[in-house]
Amino acid sequence: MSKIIMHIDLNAFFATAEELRDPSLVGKPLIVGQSGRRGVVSTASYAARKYGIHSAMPTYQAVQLCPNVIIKPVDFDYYEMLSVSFFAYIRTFSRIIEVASIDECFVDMSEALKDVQDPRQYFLDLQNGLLKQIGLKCSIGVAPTKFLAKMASDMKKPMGLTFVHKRDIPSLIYPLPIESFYGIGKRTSPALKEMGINTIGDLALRIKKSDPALVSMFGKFYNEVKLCVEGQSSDFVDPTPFDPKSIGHSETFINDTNDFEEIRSRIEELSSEVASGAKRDGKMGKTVQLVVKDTSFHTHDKSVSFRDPINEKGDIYTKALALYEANFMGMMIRLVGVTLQNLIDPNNSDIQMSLWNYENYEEMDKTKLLVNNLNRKLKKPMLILGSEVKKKQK
DNA sequence: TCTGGGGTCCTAGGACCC
DNA sequence: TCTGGGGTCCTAGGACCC
Repeated sequence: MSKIIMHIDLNAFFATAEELRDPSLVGKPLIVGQSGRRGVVSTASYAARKYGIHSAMPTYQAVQLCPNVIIKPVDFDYYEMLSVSFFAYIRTFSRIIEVASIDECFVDMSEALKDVQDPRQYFLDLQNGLLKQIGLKCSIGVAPTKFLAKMASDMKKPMGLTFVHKRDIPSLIYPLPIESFYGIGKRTSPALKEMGINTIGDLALRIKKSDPALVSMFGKFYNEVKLCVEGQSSDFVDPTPFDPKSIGHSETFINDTNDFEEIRSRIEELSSEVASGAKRDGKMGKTVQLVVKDTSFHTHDKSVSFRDPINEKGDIYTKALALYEANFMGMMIRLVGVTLQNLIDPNNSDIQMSLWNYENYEEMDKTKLLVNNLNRKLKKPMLILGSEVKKKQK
């Protein structure tokens, strides 16, 4: 018996979030992103997309395409807060949720749909409920595997609802361009096209023939890909709480620089942000990494590991600065970053039982949620979500 | 006026240990 | 003299995703 997996993805999430708190923005070309000389678009509203504006585009290009586009800075804390209510809402339908990013998740709906007569209507109600209650639009994909559900949610936007059954794979999935395959990006897809593989169907055919070139090209990934195109990939929705493996911050300079004092003070600020992030998450790290991006856009990183874990600003800064001094002095760079890796929980019992309990989303006072500075973290509520779900399953 | 910032995962070589 | 085989950890680099 195959499972019913839902993938749900918020449409133009950051832009919609800005429209929510300032309704005068609704329908106008709007981008969320850095406005500076070197800024890029994080999210474009649908009105802005009509001008050809899209994510990752340099902001100045967006302005060229649409001179009166409205630019809002990224307010990640606010989006996280909305994200928390989004997941809380979804959780009223099924508690088996795998959070994939701030605006998307997989949900095992097998149990929830057991006695549902009209699944399509059920999902439409879910979708409209989200819009009514929280004000967020979403696209939904429903399929027997996570891979297919994700591909399905991508097919219709905004407010799409797409079902993909196993029998639909040749008609719905095979015609898609190869770069739409999750995990095949701008490096791998040209190489595949070189081999005459332009669509997912082409890939499936080549896999059927066990093309050895593909095996060596994909390495460990090969088997995963094979299962995906056969509709046999994972349907396990993993409710394990989010647990960061690294905590880092980086920043691009307005102008490339090799000025020691400018870079040193930036490293100091970044170290401080990393330290507060680590403390907030109750983490310490045994490796500090310093990353630098050179003027030709190549990144270089150096790291150092040590026995006793740290999370104090001064400790991180000392290590990071030493890495910089030993490796990059004098080099013109456009970005510098500091990351704490090899994280451990110093006392792994402590955490986060306090604020978060969404047993009853319906009872949750939404305005309270908004004002209560709950925005601190997406991560903490997810811990609770996960642990409760785990209990349930036992 | 070229190209942000937060991450995860994989590979591959060398050190080191048994 | 012409050289094992595992396993793990550290480090650098790169692809990819949202």
